[in-house]
Amino acid sequence: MKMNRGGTTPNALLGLLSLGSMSGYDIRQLIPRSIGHFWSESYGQIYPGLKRLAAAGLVEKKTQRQKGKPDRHVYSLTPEGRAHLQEWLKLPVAEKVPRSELLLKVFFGAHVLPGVSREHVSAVLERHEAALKMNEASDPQLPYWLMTLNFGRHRSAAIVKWCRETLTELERLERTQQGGK
Amino acid sequence: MKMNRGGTTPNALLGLLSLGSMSGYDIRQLIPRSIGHFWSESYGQIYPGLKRLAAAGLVEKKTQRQKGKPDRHVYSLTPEGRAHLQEWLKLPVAEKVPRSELLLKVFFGAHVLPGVSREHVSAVLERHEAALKMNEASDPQLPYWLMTLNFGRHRSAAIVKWCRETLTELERLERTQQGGK
DNA sequence: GAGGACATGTAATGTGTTACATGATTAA
DNA sequence: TTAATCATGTAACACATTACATGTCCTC
Repeated sequence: MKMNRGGTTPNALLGLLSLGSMSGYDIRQLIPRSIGHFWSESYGQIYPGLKRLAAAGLVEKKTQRQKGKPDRHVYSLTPEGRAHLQEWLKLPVAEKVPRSELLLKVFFGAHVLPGVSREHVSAVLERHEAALKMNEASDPQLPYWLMTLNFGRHRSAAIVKWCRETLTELERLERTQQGGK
Repeated sequence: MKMNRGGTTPNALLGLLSLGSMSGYDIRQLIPRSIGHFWSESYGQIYPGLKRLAAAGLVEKKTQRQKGKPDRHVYSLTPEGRAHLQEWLKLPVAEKVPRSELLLKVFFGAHVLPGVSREHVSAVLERHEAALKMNEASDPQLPYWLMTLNFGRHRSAAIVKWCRETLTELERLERTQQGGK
């Protein structure tokens, strides 16, 4: 009960179950290949979350016996669950400030040698250049899937651009020794 | 005590205090004009956080009496606090997947009319177009400050671009009624 | 025989926001 | 007189990760 407002996590679970019936374990495995670039959930959220959704009648649980392995608990969306998901999708988006440890460290970079910040930025640059290459490889056809994939591309491209500019500036600071400590 | 590793929030507090001695209230006021685009803290984090930092000897507290108003508790970095901040700045950055409710809703957009997703994307587009205009106005000179400001620009520009592309696609879906429910 | 995949779940702990509580001063 | 600003802080709650606990099968 008390499944009315807020709570993005339960709705994310409903969304994933809308792609097909799954166990908690399956959900965890699916995340990196679907919403992984902009959402993540741990087992500690998934298992208790599914339990609560079942108690609220938004999902249905079926147990499959298996030899040698623990039982599989497969969850499916109920009509009420699907309706709940739709209602949530209609609610205005509440985006919160994304927290970035990288930017915090760059912002306070004057307290360390510019080379320190340079290392941080370089690491992020590499990661996002790799992400862009990965992105070229995969190609799902579903339009909504494509839109979010495309977001990842734009995001990585912007980060790569910023990293390059910032590295240039940090190298300049290193040469002129204006970087502080 | 136990102020060694992890804990981004206490280090963010140390960083802000490195800009000058301040009260918890001042810190809260300063955030939107400094790290607000990539970090936020609430009073519920700030006040107990400062207390713990003081107990660990990383900051020093001085009380200023005021007439009519409550006492001001002004905190300053100690040499240990400054050293701690520097050590943290040197640690490799641990960026976590940024969570975006917007992208979640777009990803599962097939369950509602395309117009619903269009509204969500439009709202974000407006916000970031405004952010870009804001950005043109302000201009601090400090290099590290500038780098993070520049990140905000690139970020907003990328989001605006993605929003435009996505809106075009959503409008196409609306016309051809391929959007699902 | 070591390690990983399969599969579930809880407990401890960490992290963060919101609401509450207090109370004077000042401007609309 | 109503609300905002100044200023502090706690308590309750919400949200999330990690470590723990269990046990088999399969591959190297």
